[in-house]
Amino acid sequence: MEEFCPLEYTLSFIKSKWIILIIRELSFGKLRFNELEKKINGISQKVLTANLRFLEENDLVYRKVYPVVPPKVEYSLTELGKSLEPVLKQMTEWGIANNKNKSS
Amino acid sequence: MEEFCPLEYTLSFIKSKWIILIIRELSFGKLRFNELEKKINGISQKVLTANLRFLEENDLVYRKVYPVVPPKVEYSLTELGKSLEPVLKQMTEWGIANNKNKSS
DNA sequence: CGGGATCCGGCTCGATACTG
DNA sequence: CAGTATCGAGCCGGATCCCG
Repeated sequence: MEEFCPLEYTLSFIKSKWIILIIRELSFGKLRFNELEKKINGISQKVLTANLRFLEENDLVYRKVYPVVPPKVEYSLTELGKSLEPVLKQMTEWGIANNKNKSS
Repeated sequence: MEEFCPLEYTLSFIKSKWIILIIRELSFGKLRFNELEKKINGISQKVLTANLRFLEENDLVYRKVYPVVPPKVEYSLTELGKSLEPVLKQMTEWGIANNKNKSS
């Protein structure tokens, strides 16, 4: 029988680093597909799409489609998505605290 | 020119979920290779080895080899590794807070 | 503009066998 | 016990083309 493991549960949401980076960008406000693609360095359209789908399915991100031409889609964090911000903050703080390049 | 990004810096250490799970197990104390293999469900020996190497190279884990027969190797967290515990704790807390199975 | 569909190379990973 | 070596499958991700 499998016990519930909070850490593994959290990790199941944070499948890849892209998930984290997307959430970070969206934590500053809603963004369109193109904007996300530009802000997240190195992500391909395919991977961005897949990750956004995943985030949407897991209720971390809300996808709002405007029925206009040209198409317009906005992504924003759900409440659940926002609740991950303390985790990101903790990770960011660790990065700052342990950055070896800061005084070079 | 690339700016320093604390979040991406942290993510560069947390390459896979295995990294997190290994650190979690070692946060309870030093462990041998076999013990880690048993405690971390689903990890293969090869992947465990690779992740331990990575952790060692990045100074998150200390590898102590006892020159005995049969071989004995103990892994433990370095100070840097221990400093990641708040991140794990934050992730664990999120898992607890958002666990949908808890009252089923 | 925001994707979906497809092709395809590379790397990851699991399984197995072997070693000091 | 604690790995290394090898092989092979599978998935990930990039590039490209296409569509509403």
